[in-house]
Amino acid sequence: MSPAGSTRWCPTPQQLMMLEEMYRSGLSTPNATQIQHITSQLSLYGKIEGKNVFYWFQNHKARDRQKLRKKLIRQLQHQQQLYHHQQLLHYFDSPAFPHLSCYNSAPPNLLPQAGIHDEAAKQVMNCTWNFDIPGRVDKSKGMVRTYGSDWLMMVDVGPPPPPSAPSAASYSMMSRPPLKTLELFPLIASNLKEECNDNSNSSNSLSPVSCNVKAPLIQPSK
Amino acid sequence: MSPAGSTRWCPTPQQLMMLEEMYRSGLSTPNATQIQHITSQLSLYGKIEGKNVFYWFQNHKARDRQKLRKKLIRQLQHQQQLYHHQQLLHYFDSPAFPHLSCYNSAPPNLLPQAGIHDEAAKQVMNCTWNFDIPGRVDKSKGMVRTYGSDWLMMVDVGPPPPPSAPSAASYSMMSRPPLKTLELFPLIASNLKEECNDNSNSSNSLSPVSCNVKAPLIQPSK
DNA sequence: GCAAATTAATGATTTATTCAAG
DNA sequence: CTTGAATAAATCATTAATTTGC
Repeated sequence: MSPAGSTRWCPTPQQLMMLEEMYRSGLSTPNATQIQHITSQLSLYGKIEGKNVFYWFQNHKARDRQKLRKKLIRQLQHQQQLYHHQQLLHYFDSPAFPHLSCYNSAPPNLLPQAGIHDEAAKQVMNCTWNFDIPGRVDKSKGMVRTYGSDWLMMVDVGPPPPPSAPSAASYSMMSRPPLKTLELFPLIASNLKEECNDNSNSSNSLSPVSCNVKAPLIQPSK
Repeated sequence: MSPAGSTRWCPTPQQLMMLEEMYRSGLSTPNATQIQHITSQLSLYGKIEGKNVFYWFQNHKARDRQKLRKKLIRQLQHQQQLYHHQQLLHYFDSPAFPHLSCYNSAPPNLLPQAGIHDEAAKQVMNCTWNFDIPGRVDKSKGMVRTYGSDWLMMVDVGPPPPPSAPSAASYSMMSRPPLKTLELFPLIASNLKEECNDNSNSSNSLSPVSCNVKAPLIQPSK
């Protein structure tokens, strides 16, 4: 880290934290005086000069704005999808875990719950690992939360109009409903350049539109 | 382990491993649908319900972050201590930084570098953050720009009319000009708390000594 | 060895914070 | 500016590890 011969500034953790704190506190474009002040302060924690501070704020602000734009755009795509979605009248469900294949092949002796810290289990596990998880975080909506002492599952359910989709799309977490494998809806390509393809397709894929059905859960008591 | 009459979920080794694998794979905040799927899958290996999965991710994520923060802070304290050693050589004890006062008053036992998770450090930290920043963006002018390969700082100095303010209001950032005391802005609270003192005093029991000021409001609750 | 006593982990709740919609 | 949804942080509470005196 910041070797003596390094050509560029390498902020120490303290410096970073302090800069971030300042930024969060509302300072985004420090003037010369402020920069100077800050520089002096931060120099207590490591080598630093004014331009570093200057650039840092410049960059940070820019990247923040960029993030915002991205978010906005995702939002737009979202809406777009929703629209499509409604016509398709398919309520989604994440394809979440289509894999899992090897579970069924797990040796029966593993099934019974028991707190055995069984070494051998490890091997079996290796097989088990093959789920894949949506590449790096799936932010699709659908919430689970407590509601008083009950548990709620909030699931997006297709469009309200078509009654075909049963409102029973929400149910108690306590019961173990049979899983359905639902199909995924197509991703809508947008013509928004850049900023769109973080490939994460993160925050959407599910439509928030519809009615959020809250299902009061049966409490197992305690 | 996980006796029948147990009040709380006790994950089987398999369940744990699978959860961890998912987490490592990037899933940190499963939505309702995902929770459901996971729950169903894991129920093959032992009793489990949705909320357990929900909580597990919640906690795991939080504690991961916590570990990170702690690490950072230890690191910080370390560096800080080092720096004190190296450059307590004033040159910053100019009246320009009255708010740095706490450095100078830091108890000597903090100075020696050592990985002591000293309780007192917390205060130092808190104090450290006390720069103040203009409450929500300061629009005062003053620019910093490159000038050739040098950096210039243009500062507004007082009102133009009173010629008392020298015109030499701009100078290179490279040299460390005498600092002026700038107006301080209102205090910004930092949210960096705790975590410095592992001292724990965790759940119950005693540990009276530490002067951790925390309103021990006795919660009747429930 | 082994069980009471302590301590550390971690599941479960509650409270605070953030962020965007109205 | 207010409000509600979502999330993160803080806290409580129980279980597992471990230490300790016998």
